[in-house]
Amino acid sequence: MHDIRFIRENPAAFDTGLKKRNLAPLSAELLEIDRRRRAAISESEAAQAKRKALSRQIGIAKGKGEAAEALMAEVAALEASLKKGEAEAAALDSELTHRLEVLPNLPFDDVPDGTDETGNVEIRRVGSQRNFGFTPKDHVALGEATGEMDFAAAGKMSGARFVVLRKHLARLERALAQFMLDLHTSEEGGYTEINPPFLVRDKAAYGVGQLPRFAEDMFHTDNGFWLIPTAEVPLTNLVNDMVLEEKQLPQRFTAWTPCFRSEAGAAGKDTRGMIRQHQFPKVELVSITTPEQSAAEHERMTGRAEEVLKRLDLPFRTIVLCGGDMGPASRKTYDIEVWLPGQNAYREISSCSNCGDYQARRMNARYRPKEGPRGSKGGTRFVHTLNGSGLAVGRTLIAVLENYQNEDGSVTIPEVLRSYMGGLAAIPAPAAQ
RNA sequence: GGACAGGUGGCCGAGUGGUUUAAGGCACACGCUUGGAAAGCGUGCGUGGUGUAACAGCCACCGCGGGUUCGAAUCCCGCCCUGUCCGCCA
Repeated sequence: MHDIRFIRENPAAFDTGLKKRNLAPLSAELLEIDRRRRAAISESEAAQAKRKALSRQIGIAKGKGEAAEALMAEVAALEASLKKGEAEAAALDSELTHRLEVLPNLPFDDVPDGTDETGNVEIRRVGSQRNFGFTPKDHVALGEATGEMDFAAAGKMSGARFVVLRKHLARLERALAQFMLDLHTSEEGGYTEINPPFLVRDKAAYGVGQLPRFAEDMFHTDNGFWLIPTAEVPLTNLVNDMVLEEKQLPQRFTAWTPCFRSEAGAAGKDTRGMIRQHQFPKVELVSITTPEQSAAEHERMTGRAEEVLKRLDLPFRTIVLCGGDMGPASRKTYDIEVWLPGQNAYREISSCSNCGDYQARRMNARYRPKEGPRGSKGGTRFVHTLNGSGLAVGRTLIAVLENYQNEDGSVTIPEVLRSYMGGLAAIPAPAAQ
């Protein structure tokens, strides 16, 4: 959701931002709607003021026992133009809102230009790819060999794009999530652990920008709930319709939840294995900040997600998405991609976005500044919201399997996970199970 | 799921169709008073929109959305939420 006042005051900057999204300039068109809207509001309010004054006089006259027919006739004469004015103002106001709410957020100036993922820019590469000395298998081959990763069993009850994990792999997934949560909620991490609802109403999905745009990608229940496609939805909505004090910011939330995505449009992509599932676990990070804090918080959040991979000793690279590849709510997005030797490729394992005030405006999430610059009037400003995966747990499991595999099909457990695995040093080879 | 009772500003709370232009109190801010403080007194104190160079002014908002009316916090309808009781349930 965009601020029409910002567009009024910075039409060129607005159009420049749209251009980075590969969209045509719109400020002139939007400002013309705004001009008509404001004229209609002024007219309608003047008529309302007149009616209010007359109604009060009717009340006074009746109180004194005087006749009020003349006054009532005067109001009746106003009626038609009043209704028309109100309807016109409301129509123009909702037209403007509808136009503004479907537009994507404006990328920051330092976001690279581009129309698709080929425009993304790698900014760092951390860790070194292991030299195996044999041909590494992918996670499907590794997991199915022991029977601990069972797509057939899941298929029988739920169909494609689901998986059943058993025994060591089931526990490994839980271990990874625990490890991540413990890291993020440590003093160094600074996040507060949240256990949120997995079903939300329209309003919450609208607030983060999932609705109306991504209705098709979400599962919907027949009594009106949406299954969360990411914990970003409930975590960010924790501040929905709130006015926070500046000293309460930044607020940092983390949650381990299942995520549900129907992703009808992605059918055919990554059909093999656990890369793309209808249901997957993810540890999410969300920060609520002042506008001044958000850029630094974005770097910090990305760093905390990277820290998980560093401690797991998994090689990765971090890229900054170009204007054409970012999600609509974002002003700047870093993707972290983990090395998967079984696929011989880097694959996305985290996406960290600074959404500026885009979601806050939709959710009406504000704060009261201690001092200094205020909003147009009043004493509140919209907060900034950020979200990032820290990390996608299912894909982290894949990464551990593929990077820590041994030639016999056993998988070494990374040091930092062993305490979560009851001291287990390796998942045994299929032959040994 | 059913029945009943509720939802008013940061908080408490009055308000059953018209001087409500939301009383009063608490808290908070500033001032007066004081040796200093408390008390007392005075003033201020919501959000959004519109408007203005900036003020002023104007409009809307009493859980949310509709409706009735010249006029709605107040009456009617739908929904959300809270409380109590009942039912069901891990």
